This record gives sequence, C-alpha cells and structure tokens, in this order.
Amino acid sequence: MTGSTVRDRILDAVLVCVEREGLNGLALEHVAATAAVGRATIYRQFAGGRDELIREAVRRELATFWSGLAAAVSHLDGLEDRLVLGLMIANERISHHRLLQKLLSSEPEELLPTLFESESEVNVLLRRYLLEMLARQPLRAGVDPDHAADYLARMLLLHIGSHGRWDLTDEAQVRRLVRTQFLAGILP
Amino acid sequence: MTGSTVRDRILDAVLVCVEREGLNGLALEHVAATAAVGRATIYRQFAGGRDELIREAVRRELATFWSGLAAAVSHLDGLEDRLVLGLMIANERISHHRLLQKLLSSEPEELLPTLFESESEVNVLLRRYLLEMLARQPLRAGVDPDHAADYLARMLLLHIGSHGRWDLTDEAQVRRLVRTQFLAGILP
Amino acid sequence: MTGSTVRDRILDAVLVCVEREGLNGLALEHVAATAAVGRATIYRQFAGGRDELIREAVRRELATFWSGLAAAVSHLDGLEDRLVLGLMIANERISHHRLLQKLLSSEPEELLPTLFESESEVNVLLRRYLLEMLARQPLRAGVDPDHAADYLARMLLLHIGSHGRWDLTDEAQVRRLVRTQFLAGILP
Amino acid sequence: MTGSTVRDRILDAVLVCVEREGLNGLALEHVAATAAVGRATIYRQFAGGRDELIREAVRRELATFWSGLAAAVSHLDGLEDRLVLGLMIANERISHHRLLQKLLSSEPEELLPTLFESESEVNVLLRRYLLEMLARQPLRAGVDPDHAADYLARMLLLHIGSHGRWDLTDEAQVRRLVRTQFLAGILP
DNA sequence: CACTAAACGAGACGGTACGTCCCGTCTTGAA
DNA sequence: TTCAAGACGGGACGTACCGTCTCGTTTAGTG
Repeated sequence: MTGSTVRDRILDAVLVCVEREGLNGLALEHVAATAAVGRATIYRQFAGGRDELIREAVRRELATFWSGLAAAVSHLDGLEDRLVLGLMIANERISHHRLLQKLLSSEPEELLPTLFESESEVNVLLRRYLLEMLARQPLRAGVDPDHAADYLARMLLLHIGSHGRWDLTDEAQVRRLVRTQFLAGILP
Repeated sequence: MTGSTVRDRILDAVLVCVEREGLNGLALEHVAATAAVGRATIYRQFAGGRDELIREAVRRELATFWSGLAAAVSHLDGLEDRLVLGLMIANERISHHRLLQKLLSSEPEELLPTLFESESEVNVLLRRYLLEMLARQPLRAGVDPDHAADYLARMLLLHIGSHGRWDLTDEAQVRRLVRTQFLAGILP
Repeated sequence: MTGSTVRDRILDAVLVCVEREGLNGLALEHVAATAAVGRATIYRQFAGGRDELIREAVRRELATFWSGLAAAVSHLDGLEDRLVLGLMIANERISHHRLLQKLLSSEPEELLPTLFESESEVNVLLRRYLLEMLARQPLRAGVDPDHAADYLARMLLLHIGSHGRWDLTDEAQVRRLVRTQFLAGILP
Repeated sequence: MTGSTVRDRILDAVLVCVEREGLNGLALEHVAATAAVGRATIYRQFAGGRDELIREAVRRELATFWSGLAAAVSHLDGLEDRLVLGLMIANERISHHRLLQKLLSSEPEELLPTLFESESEVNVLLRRYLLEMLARQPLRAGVDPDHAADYLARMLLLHIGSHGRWDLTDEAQVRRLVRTQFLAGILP
C-alpha cells in the first residue's frame, strides 16, 4: 500500500506463517505462497536470505509495538504515570497479540533475547526515550541519569513478557511496583 | 563417570560442536562424529530428536553453571556478600565460557530465553535459594519475602549476560549496584 | 519337530513374514519376533545373514513343493500321464499356495529366476528325474535323451507359474498341450 | 539427446552403478553422484522412489534391447530366418552386455522374472510382433495363430538367457533347434 | 545333584540407506 | 525488466534395518 508493496506483503506473510509454524520450522516456501510471491523474490528483497527476512520481520513488529506504546502514553505528563500506563498497556497488548503470545509460550528462546540484547536498537531507543523523560524530572541527589535510564529500561523489559508475581492489570499494584522498585531510588 | 557414558559423550559433543557451528546449523551428524557415536544412537538416547538433545545439553550446562556458582559463594555468610561475589563470579565465568560467549554474542536468541522463562527450573531453584537466604535476614517492614525473592532473582538474571553500564569486575561498583538497586527496598 | 527346532521355527517365520511384507522389505526383526527368537539367533543359525536365510527358506519351500509333486505322480506309469497330472497339480498347488501366489503376483522378480537358473539344484534334479523316465520309453529316432530331458524340463518350468493361453485345470487341454508341444518331437 | 536430459542421465547412472554394485545394494546416493545430480532430483523424476527408478531403468534397457533386435532381423523375409538370426543375435548381445551379464550371473532373481511375466509389456509386444509374422505364413491346418504366437514367444524367451544344451553361436544348430522345436508343429 | 558350558532372548551400538523437507541458486516464460 | 513458477544441487532430518556385540538367563550335559 505504501512504498515497497512486495516487501511488506512478504513481511506480513512471515507473521502469518510464524503464527502457524513457529519461528523454527518457518518455511520460506510457505511465506512465499502466503505472500503470493515467488520464492526467488524473497531473496531479491532480503539478500541475506532467511535470517535477514526474520530479523526484518521482528524488527518491524517491534517497532510497531514500541511506537504504538509511546503514542499511547504520550498524552500523560509525569514519568510515573507513563511507566504505569505503559506497563499495563504493554502487557495487555502482548497478551492479545497472537504472534507474541505464540512465541512467548512455545518458543520463548526465539523472541526474548532480541529484547534483551543490551545494545539492540530497541534498547538504545528505549533508553534515549527514558533519558529524555528523566531530563524533565528533578532526580535524587547523586543519581546519574544514564544509570537511571539504563536501570529503568531493564526493569521495564524485565516486567514485560514475564510478570512474575505482579498482576499487571491492576493499576494499584502496578503503581506500587513502579513506585517501590522502579523509581524509589531515582526520584527524590 | 556416572551412568550412561554414551549419553554424556553425546552431550559433551554437543557443546564442542555448538562452539564451532552455533546452535542453529548444528548438525547431528557432526555431533555423532565428535562423540564417536552413530547418528541413530542420538535418537535412541534423546527420543525427542534434535530439540530434546539441545534442550538437555543446555540444561546440563546451566545446572553445572548454577551449582558451581552456589558452591563458590557458599562460604560467605551475608546475603549482600553472596550477591556481590555471585554477580562477579557469574560474569567472570560467562566471559570465559567459550560456549556461553558464543551463544550470547552470535545467537542470543537461543540461550537467554531459557534463563528468563519465568517458571523455568533455573528460575524456580534460584528463587527457592534466595528465599532461604532471606529467611535468615531481617527484612524491611511490609516486605513480602516471596516478592523480594522474585525481585532478586530477576535482578540477578538481568545483570548476568548483559551488564549494561556497570563494570562487574569492580567490586566497589558491584557492591554499590547490589546495595542501591538490589537490596535498597528489601533490607531495613 | 525334527532336529534343530529353532532353525525350522525361523524358516517358518520367514514364510509368514514374506506373505505379509514381501521378499524385499522383509525385516529380520519381524522374522525374529514371529519365531519368538532373538535376532542374534538368526545370525547364529544362518551365518550368511539375511541372504542365506532367504535362500534357505526358498530352498526348503521348493524342495517341499517338488518332492510333493513327485510323490503325487509316482503312482502313474506313463511319461505323458505324469506330465499331464504333474502340470495340473503343480498349477493347482501354486494357485492355492499363498506364499507363492504373493511372490508371483507382486514380486515375480524374486521367485521365478530361482526356478530358471539353468544350473540350479531344482533344474538339475528335475532333469535327472526326467532322464530316468525317458530311459524307460522308446524315443523317436535321432533324439538325444539329454536334449530331450533338458527340453522337457524347460517346457515344464515354462508352463508352471505362467500358463499363457492354456487352461491348466482342463485335463483335455493339458493333454493336448503335452502331446503337441512337449512330446511331439520326442516320442515316436 | 531427446527430452528430459536429467532423467536420462539418471537412468544411465543406474546402469553404471548396477554393473558395480548389483541390483540389491544399489545406493541412490551413488546413482546421484554418478549422474552428477542431487539425490532429491531422483525423487523428483521418479516419484515412486527406488522401486520406480529401477523399474524404469530396466524397462528402458529392455526396450532398447528388443527394438534393436527387431531392427537387426528386419531385412530378412522368412519367419524361420528371423527366428534363427534373432536367437543368435540375442544371445550374442546378451553375452556382451555387461549389465545383463552381471544380472544373469549374480542376481538372476532380479532380471529374469521381468522377462517372463506373462502379461509384461515385453511379452505382449513380442507376441503381437510374432502374430503379425505368422499372418504372412501359411500355417499347418488346425493351428490357432494366437496359440502359436504365444508358444513361439515362450520358446524364444526360454532360449534367451539360458541356452541349455544348445550352442547358439552355431547357425546350423540354431536352425535345427528352430525347425524341430519352434516351428515343427506350426508350419506345414 | 550341584556346576559348568552352551545356546538363547533381549537389546544397545555403529553404520548405511531411505524418503522427505527445505535452502539458496538459476532458468524460463509471461506481463 | 520484473516477477511467478519451478527445477536443480546440496544438506540435514528422522526412520528403518543391518550385522556385531554384550549382557543375564535358561537348558543341558557332566562330573
């Protein structure tokens, strides 16, 4: 619909197929068929082959996820509110996202690491975003904003995907979590 | 040393091969050759085939890693000291462990998730271990030991494998990290 | 019942299994199971392995077949009568012999040749038998008994297993066949 | 030379390999290597797998053999002459055909039956060919051309592959054989 | 009547081949 | 030219047997 129709059709097809077959066992043949595309075309669009294709599909999906999340909390002012709502929305979305659900349940080994790669694009952007937010807040004395942003990013990722003992649909709990464990050492 | 020599030979061979070929692209044929074993025997020992083989190899390796870690800190008394030394040793070992290094660098998507599965064996044992340790400590008023153990487990895993902005070979830094972010909200 | 019970049990099992699985695809494992015997025992009895086992089973079956045939015509006097009755009985037996039927229908390439090997035991014995019979008959002038026996042996084998256009259950037809094509050039 | 080069290359390779390894023990891998073809391609061309491949190779070889034989005698007029020359050429060719020789000597059980299947393509075509020849000849009174063709076909097959007591390189003997045993009862 | 020696069942192992699936490359033919 | 359609060489998978070997256990035969 937008720029490279073919490329997007292929990436869409990847999502559909991963939902059915998992990330391993994903067959380019099925992707091509689903996208109504010749298998050769996949190699024209993603010269790196299978690996690049998957990387790209995940990247696009994550970008959508995060930018959607950012938009959803952009109307809020305070850092705490954004974190609380962000955590809740993130978990709500993940639990309704068939693809992520599939990956987290049956093949967590495929998805999670992408999130945690310390220097992944996601991580970098997330940290930059948080740093920007922190810049508008008075911090507790002696707190290094870089450290704080790094810490918050990790805590966020840590609580997305596996909620541990917290119920992330209960705002009261989430707020308590954010206050006591996310921001306790950062804000004054 | 113990029971099924063949099984162990195979698992050893998996490690050797993964070091060379990565987790994807791991060819059972090479594993069999390395273990001086018929390819069929792998299927006899690991009826689940390739997947079970890898799962088992990782499981065994992690068990070794964690139990070694527990042993290394067992002579210390305090929770803080154990966490500090544990973090340092863990990172030191990981950075010298060719296999883990290989996985973390080139294919993090294969290993990390195993660590983070909320209900993985590792996680459960780690939580139990920490809970036991916390039982010997006076906690800050109002802190639920279960929550605290869960939190500590997550923080530990979070800082093993991707250290973020901390230098985990510098005991002073590690101690500061443990005090301000691990234990600040837990201990009085 | 006689000497080596085990050996016979195994050979019997071969027949049962061949009926089910054909000669190719015959699995020693199934033979062993059918004979209630360890697979190793087969190799103890038939050191030549699979090949010798099959050879021996076929040999025993053919011996039974031919000696039964000889017995069935032994009460007759004339050569012609023996040939006629022999042909009829042979074909009748083959058509009721599940094993041979199975082989002739689905895998003729396995059985027939054994019959036709020019110097096979069967062939030699059959020729000797016929030569003996011919010795009691006055032959047409100029006919070499060896040639004649060879010719008759071939014609017999030729009409056993594939009857062509003759109905071998109709004695009149068989007698005509024997007279016009088997014996026409031999007897005076 | 004609249509599917790959298919023919594979069939050629089968012949080469059978010469070396026999019909049993024929490894598709070696066939593929000999044909400079991926093993998968064999399954693409012969969906029936190993069995169909062998069947097809034999079929092609026999077709070549028989059509060559027909051509070699086509310049002759009389039935007798064609039979005589045909028999001689057939045996001469077989004895110089490494593949057939190999099969007849070490694994007759694989080849011969194909020749003798009463309703095999070979048999049908041969009978039709002979019937056509007989139509141009005056037959002895009371002889059914169908029966005669069937009889001749069987006698031919019978004397090809295992010559019994006749020397098929000696035209005089062959002519005598044809006259006394092939045609004696058929021609006037 | 114990005691040894052979034969046996059971089954693990190294190996070979099978038939299948998929990858990445390349060719062909139609739009 | 771009693309779908699809054939091809290659490689790995999981399965099925083979022939060899080693275990205990039964079964005779012998002292």
